Amino acid sequence: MATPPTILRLAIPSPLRRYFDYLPPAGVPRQQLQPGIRLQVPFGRRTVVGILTSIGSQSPITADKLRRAQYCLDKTPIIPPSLLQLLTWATEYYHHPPGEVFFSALPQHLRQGKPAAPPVYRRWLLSPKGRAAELATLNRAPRQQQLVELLRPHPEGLTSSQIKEQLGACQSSLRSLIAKGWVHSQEEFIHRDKEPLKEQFQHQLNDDQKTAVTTILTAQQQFQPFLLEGVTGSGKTEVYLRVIEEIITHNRQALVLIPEIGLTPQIVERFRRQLQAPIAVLHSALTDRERLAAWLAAYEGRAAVVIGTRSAIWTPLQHLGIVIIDEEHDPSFKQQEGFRYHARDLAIMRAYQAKIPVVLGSATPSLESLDNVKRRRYSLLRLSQRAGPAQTPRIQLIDVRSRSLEAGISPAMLAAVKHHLGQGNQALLFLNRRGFAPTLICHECGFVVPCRRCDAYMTVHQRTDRLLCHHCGAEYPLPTGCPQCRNPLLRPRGLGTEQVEAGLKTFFPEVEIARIDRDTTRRVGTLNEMLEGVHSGKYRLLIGTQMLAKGHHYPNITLVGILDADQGLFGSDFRAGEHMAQLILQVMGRAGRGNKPGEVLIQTHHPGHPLLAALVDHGYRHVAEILLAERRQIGFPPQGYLALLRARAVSPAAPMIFLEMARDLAAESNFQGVTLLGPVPAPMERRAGRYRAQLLLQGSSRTHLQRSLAAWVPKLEHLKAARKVQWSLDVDPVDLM
DNA sequence: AGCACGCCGACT
DNA sequence: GTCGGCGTGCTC
Repeated sequence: MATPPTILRLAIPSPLRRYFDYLPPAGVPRQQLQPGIRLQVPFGRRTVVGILTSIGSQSPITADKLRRAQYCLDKTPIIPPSLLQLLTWATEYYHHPPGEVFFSALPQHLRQGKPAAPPVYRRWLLSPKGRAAELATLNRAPRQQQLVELLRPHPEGLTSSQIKEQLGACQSSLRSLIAKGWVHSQEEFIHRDKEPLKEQFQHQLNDDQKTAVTTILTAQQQFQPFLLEGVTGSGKTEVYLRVIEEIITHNRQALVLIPEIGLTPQIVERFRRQLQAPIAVLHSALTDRERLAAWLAAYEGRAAVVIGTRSAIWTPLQHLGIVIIDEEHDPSFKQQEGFRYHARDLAIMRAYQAKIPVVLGSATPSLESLDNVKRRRYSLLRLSQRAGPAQTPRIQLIDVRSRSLEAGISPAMLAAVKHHLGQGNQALLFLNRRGFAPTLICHECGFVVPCRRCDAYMTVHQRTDRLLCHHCGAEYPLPTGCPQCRNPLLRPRGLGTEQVEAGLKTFFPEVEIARIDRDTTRRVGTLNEMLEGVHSGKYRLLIGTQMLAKGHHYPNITLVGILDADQGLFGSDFRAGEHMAQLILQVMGRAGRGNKPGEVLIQTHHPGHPLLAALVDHGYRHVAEILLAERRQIGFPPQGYLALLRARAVSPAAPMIFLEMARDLAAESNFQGVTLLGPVPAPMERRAGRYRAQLLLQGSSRTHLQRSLAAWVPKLEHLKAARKVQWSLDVDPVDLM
C-alpha cells in the first residue's frame, strides 16, 4: 500500500471563489508545512504567493492536474491559527474569494512574498577617512559640508529620514561623499517600538464606570459581548483604559478599533500616557514598512495594545485578551468596496472564537446592538453620569418655514450665536454639505448643471471657482453661460459650508472663523492645526460637516447649531433616519462639556416630524424604538437579514441582464425563507460613467439567507452575462445605494 | 485578476 | 502583408 499523498490547500490571490490544491515542494520536511505559511507556487502561466490554509490527503483535482509548489516562503506560520480561523469564517460568511480575503489581511510586503522580518534600517556614518578629512576642502560643496558636520557628532550614524529631517533632500551630496569614501553605511534590524510615556495620572472613576470595569473584568476568561452606552463626556475611554490596564498585566493583548476619523494623535497619546505598555498603531497613513513593523510587533507579542481603524481587525495577536470597538455605530467599520466586511461584526466573531470579552462603546448604539441587548445576547453597561461638572445641554427646534434665511442662518440662530460669542464663548454650526452650493441653476430656463458621468448635479465651489462632482470627483471650470439657453446668468442654489462661512464673515467680521470639511482639511495635519486653533481660542466660530462631529473636547463651545436637520428625515436609504439621529447626537455632544451649560438649536422645516420630536423630547433611545418598529414592519435589519448583489458596466443594459439571470437562477433553486427584491437600477443609476443595478435578498433568518447564498453565489461565476459586468455581493449592507 | 489564444479591421 | 482591437477560456 502506497502512503497517501500530502495535499496542500492554498488561498491564491485571484477573484475565484475557491481554494487551490498543490503538492508539497520537494525536500521540505513535513513539520514545516503548517497552515499559515506562504508558498511560492505556479499558477497558470505565472508564479504567485499562496497561503497554506489546510493540509489533507486527497483532492477533487485529478493527479495529472495537480502541480507542485516551488518552495516555502516562511519557516513558521505568519498567520496564527486564531486569525486563520477568523479568515476562513469570513470567506464563508461574506461569500468572497478566499484569496482576496486572506491577502487583504496581510501588509503589502507580505503579500508580495517579502520576508516576515522587521525592516532593515540603514544608518549613514563618517568613515575614518571622512572623520580625518579637512572640512575646508568642501568649501565649494556647502551641502556636503553640512552633511559632514551633521554626521560628526553621531558615531552610531543617522538614518536617511533623520538626515532629511535636518537638512532636507540631499541625496546627491550624500552620494558624492560615499564615492569619496568619507561616508559609509551600516545595516541593522531594529525594533522601533515607542517607549511608553512615563507620566501617569489616574482619574477617579464614578460609580457607573467602576461597575462597568468590574463587570467586564469578571468575564475575562469567556466570550461575552458588552454594549457600553454612554453620552459624550461620560468617560468611556477611561473605562477602556482601566480594563486594558488589568488585561495586560496578565500578559494578554488588547485590540482597540476606532473609526477612521477618531484615530487622532490625541487619543493615541492618551493611551500611551496612561498605559505603561508598548502600543502599536495601525492606520491608513502608514507606509508599507511601518505597517509591517507594527504588524510584527503585534504578532511577536512586543505590542501589548494595538489601536487601529477597520483593517486592524486582521492584526495577528496570539495572546488576545479583549477586543474594544469604540463608536461601534460608526459606518466606517464597514468596508465599502471589494471585500465588504464589517469590522464590528468580525470583532464579535473573533472574540467568540478566542473566548474573550468584547466591548462595543457608543453614545448612540446601532439598532443592531440595541436589539442584541434586548435579546440578551449582549449585556448592557450604562454610563449615565457625565464626568465632571458638565450639564446636559438644552435643545430647541427652530421652525424655519417661511422665515428668511441668510446664508442658511435664521434670525433666531443668528441672535443665539451673537449672544454666546458676546459671553466670550465659542459656537459651532453644523451643515453636512461641503462646497458653496449643491447646484448651479440657470435663472432664465431653470437648467441645472449635471455631472457628465453621473446622474447627479455639480456642486459649486466658489473658492476655487470650479464645479465639482461629489460622487466621481469630476471637476470643471464654472461655465460662462447656460449650456441650454445661452443666458449668461447662472446662480448657485442651495447651501454648503463655504457659503455659510462667507455669510458668517459678513455677520462677524471681527471674529476668526474655522471651516472644517474635506476641502479645508485635505492636506495632512491641517485638521489638527485647525482643532488646535479651536482649543487655543483663536477660532471662536466653527462651521463644518460631520468631520466636526467626532469626539474632540472643546470646553468653551456653548452653542451648537444644526443648520439643516431635514436632509436625514426623508433620506432615500433605509438607514437615513438612524444616521441622522446619531449624527445630531454626536454634534450635540460638542456643547457644554466644560462647566458652562450648553445650548443646542436645530433648524428644520418639519418641527412636527416624529423623529425630531422624539429626539428633542425623549432622546436617542426613544428614536431608536421608533426606528426599530419601522424596521420590524418591513423586515429589515435587525429584524431581517439582507444581502445585496450589485452590478455595474459601461453598457446601460448589461447590469440588468446579469441580475435578471441571477434572479432566475435563484428562482429555480426555490430558496427557503428568502425573498428576492428586484433587480432595479441603483438609486443613482449612472455613477462615474458606469450604469449600476442591484438585486436585494431579504432573509427571515441569518441561517436561511446564508444557506441560499451558499447555493447561489458559486453559480453566478459561471453565468455568461457575468463576464459583461463587474459584480459584487454585499452581505449585511449598510446602505442600498 | 492576469494572461494567452484567436480571429477580424486599418495601417507602415 | 502585419499590428492590435477585445471576446473567450483557464488557472489546482
